[in-house]
Formats: sequence, structure tokens, C-alpha cells
Amino acid sequence: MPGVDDVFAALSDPTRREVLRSVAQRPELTASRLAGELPITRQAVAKHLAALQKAGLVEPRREGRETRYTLTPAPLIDAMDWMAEVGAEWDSRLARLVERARG
Amino acid sequence: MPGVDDVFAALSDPTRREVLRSVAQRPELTASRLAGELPITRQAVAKHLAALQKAGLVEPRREGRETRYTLTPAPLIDAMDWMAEVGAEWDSRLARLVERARG
DNA sequence: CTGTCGTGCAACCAAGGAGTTGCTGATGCC
DNA sequence: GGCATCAGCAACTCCTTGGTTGCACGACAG
Repeated sequence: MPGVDDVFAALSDPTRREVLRSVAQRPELTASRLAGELPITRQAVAKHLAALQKAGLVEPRREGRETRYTLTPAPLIDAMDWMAEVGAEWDSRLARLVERARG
Repeated sequence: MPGVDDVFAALSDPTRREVLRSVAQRPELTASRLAGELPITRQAVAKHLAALQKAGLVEPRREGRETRYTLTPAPLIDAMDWMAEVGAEWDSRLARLVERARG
């Protein structure tokens, strides 16, 4: 039950956004494999994944000796909700955008 | 011409989000007035406003000896776009999974 | 002109966070 | 069993940053 606070905090770092995008693109990604594609160590990737997990954006699944990560995009909607709420007084078009994104 | 990077960085701080929300609700707000409503000094508010301005989320307008700030919500759309893009990649991943399961 | 109010700039401090290295513990393969 | 991986934990180093105080300058009221 992470709040908007954790979500925005997680998205604030460019490397972490890159990690999130990688997890979104490739299924069942592990920290070691991800570290092989990024210019940082495995431990750094693990920290990013922990932050993303705290924000509820990613879900670990233990498979033998490796842990695979999966995107859980629900908190993204909450963040978009917050932005729409801020923009609501200013421009009602934002609210309509989110409505459409939610499906 | 600020990028998504500055926007997410600006939104990462709770106090700064509070500032942004205040500016969104009450247009033509000044730093001193804002500082009166928050438990921080005027200079801290000014720094937050500077960060928001760098992200293109707010626009200053000099009026005599005071500067009034106005919300410019356009970069919020960019940030929402980024999130929607990540979600879309996730959806296509799901689609591929379903495709494979269908055989 | 003088005092006051609102701003901006600079230096400084404390806390947090990104990234690293080093080690230990499991798990899988020969 | 023995070795190579993958992962988790801890401590440490920098660098960023949110917040502060102090000061100096421009604008308005008396």
C-alpha cells in the first residue's frame, strides 16, 4: 500500500526509470542480467529494484536461485491521478486525459 | 525546453508538490505569501519555485516589487506520456504472453 | 529622504541517496 | 563433493539537496 510519495521518489532518478522501462519491456528480468546491460554494478541495480518495489511498481518472484522482477503498473495510475488533480483547476483537459488512460 | 527528467525531479519532493498544488489552486501567488502558509522559510520556498520553474511547471511574473507565480501544466502531460509509454510496453508484453499461451 | 517590505544571492550545515567494494549464504551443474 | 553463479547484507565514500542564516538591493509608503 505505497503512496504517491514513494512513486514519485522512485521515478525521480533517471537510471531507475531506465530500470523500470527495461522491466516493462522484457519479461522476468533479473538484477544480474539487468546489471549487464547498464553501466552500474549489480548491487546498484538491486537498490533501484528495491526502491521500485517499495513504490509498488515492481514485484519480485523467487525462481530457484534467481529472483525475477515483473512490472506492476497500478501505482502509475495513482501518480497520474495526482497530476490530473493538480491540473484540474487549471485545465480540465488533464482530467479527461487520465479518464481515457484508465480505460 | 525542460525534459521529463526535470519534471520528475521537481515532483519528487513532497513539500515541492505542496507548493505546486498551492500555486495551481491560487494563481498569482508570491513566495512570501506561500512561506506564510508553510512551515519553512521564504528562501526555501523560493528554491522550490526555482526548481518548479526549471521543470517548466511554473512561470514567474514580476509585478512591482513582488513576483507572482502561475502554473504552466504542459510538462505534466509529458510526464504522463512517459508513464503511459511504460504501461503500453507492459501491455504489449502481456499481449505477447497471451499470444504464446494461445499457441 | 527614511523606513519597511519583498526578492535575490551566497555561504553554510545536516541528511539522504546513488554507487562502490567486500563478504556470506544458497542454489545449480560437473 | 567441488566449483561457479546468483543473490542479499553491511559498511564506506561522494555528491546532491532541502533547509537555514545573513546580507544587499529595488520598490513602495510616510
